[in-house]
Amino acid sequence: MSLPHAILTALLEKPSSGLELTRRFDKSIGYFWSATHQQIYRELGRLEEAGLIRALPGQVPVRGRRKEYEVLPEGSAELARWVAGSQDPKPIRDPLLLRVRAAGVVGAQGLAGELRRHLELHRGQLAMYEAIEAKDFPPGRDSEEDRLRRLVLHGGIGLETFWLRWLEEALDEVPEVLEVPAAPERGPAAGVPE
Amino acid sequence: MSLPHAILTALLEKPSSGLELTRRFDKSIGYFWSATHQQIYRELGRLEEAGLIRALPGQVPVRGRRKEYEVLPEGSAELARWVAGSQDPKPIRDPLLLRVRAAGVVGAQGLAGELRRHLELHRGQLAMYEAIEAKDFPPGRDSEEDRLRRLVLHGGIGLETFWLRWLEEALDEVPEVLEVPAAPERGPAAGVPE
DNA sequence: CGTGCCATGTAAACAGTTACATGATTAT
DNA sequence: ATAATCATGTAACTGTTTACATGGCACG
Repeated sequence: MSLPHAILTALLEKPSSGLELTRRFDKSIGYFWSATHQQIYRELGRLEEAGLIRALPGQVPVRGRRKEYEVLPEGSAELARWVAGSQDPKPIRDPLLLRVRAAGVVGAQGLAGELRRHLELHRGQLAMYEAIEAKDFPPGRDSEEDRLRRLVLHGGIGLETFWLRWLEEALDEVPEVLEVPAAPERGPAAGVPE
Repeated sequence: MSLPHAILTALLEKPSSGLELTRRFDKSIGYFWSATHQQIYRELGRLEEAGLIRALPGQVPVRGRRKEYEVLPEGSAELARWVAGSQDPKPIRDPLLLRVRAAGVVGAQGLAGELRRHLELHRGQLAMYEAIEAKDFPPGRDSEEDRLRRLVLHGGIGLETFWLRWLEEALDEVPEVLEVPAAPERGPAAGVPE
């Protein structure tokens, strides 16, 4: 149940229309909470219904016409309540780790290439986060809000750094088995029932 | 679409009944792909329907009676195909990071306690992974499958280690604002529109 | 006045979670 | 017999994704 709170946060930082929010969920907010425009429009409707946000007054509600929202006091209160709340960390659920485990039983054909591809993607992501830190958080700015935003950014940096290290270890361990188009020839070590 | 492949992997490692699978998804497999028994039973039905697994022959199909499954050649082939496939890493979506960002706009009441709680949980998780490594992966065992399983375990260890470091940084940054039961008094720095 | 883009939305399918229901087996 | 527990399943709901639909506006 975090999407409404992500939207409240984004709108408190800056009142916006649905499409603007969508763009921001492709950037800053989206670096730790992603959402598509369909999710966003639906949730905006619900939040307005619930009285937590409202369209900026003086806007005719016409489909296809831009509609800006702002957060009502009720919305701020709800967000503060949520921040003070509690939620267990969710267990890991990562397809790449699963893929490696599966490779242990059916062989690692085609896996090394995918690992290299992920390595490149994570390198790019890390570089982007570091560019953001250099640009948006020069030493000196130090308000409470700045410090918390930098902290979140460090979360992203730490995660990407973890993946880089792990992928490097993985590329040392995973054998280079090229994908063979024909019949699945298997060595005796990777034998599978039947 | 990873749950069926998680189940195929688990069944290839050892043919099992639904409940056995459920228990294994609370342990080894579950450390990187969690699933509830409802998901598992539903998916077992689909996989059987699709001809990728079958109930061990010689078992009368009665509700409430244990039913063991094994993977058919079709299932192994499908899993191998999936391992060789490709899938972009999913963007980060973490409620705790979002909470910190939200704290930047509505204040950090109640946050520090939650961070400490998470720190303890992650410490426990890391200790468990390290115990598993010491117990199940003594130096010497070194088959292909062992190496890949250890690699996955290192993923878990790396992730928990990241969270520990980040939470320690966070506790340095997040002020100790105790939760006040009454009206939401806010300092000027955390002011919110309206 | 038509084409392209901006902006808001609807619909359907899929995945995951929570709550509940029911039959079979075992121990007392 | 009955209670506890093992084991399999249904149903309803929530959240996410993908594909599609529609209206407004700017520009040639």
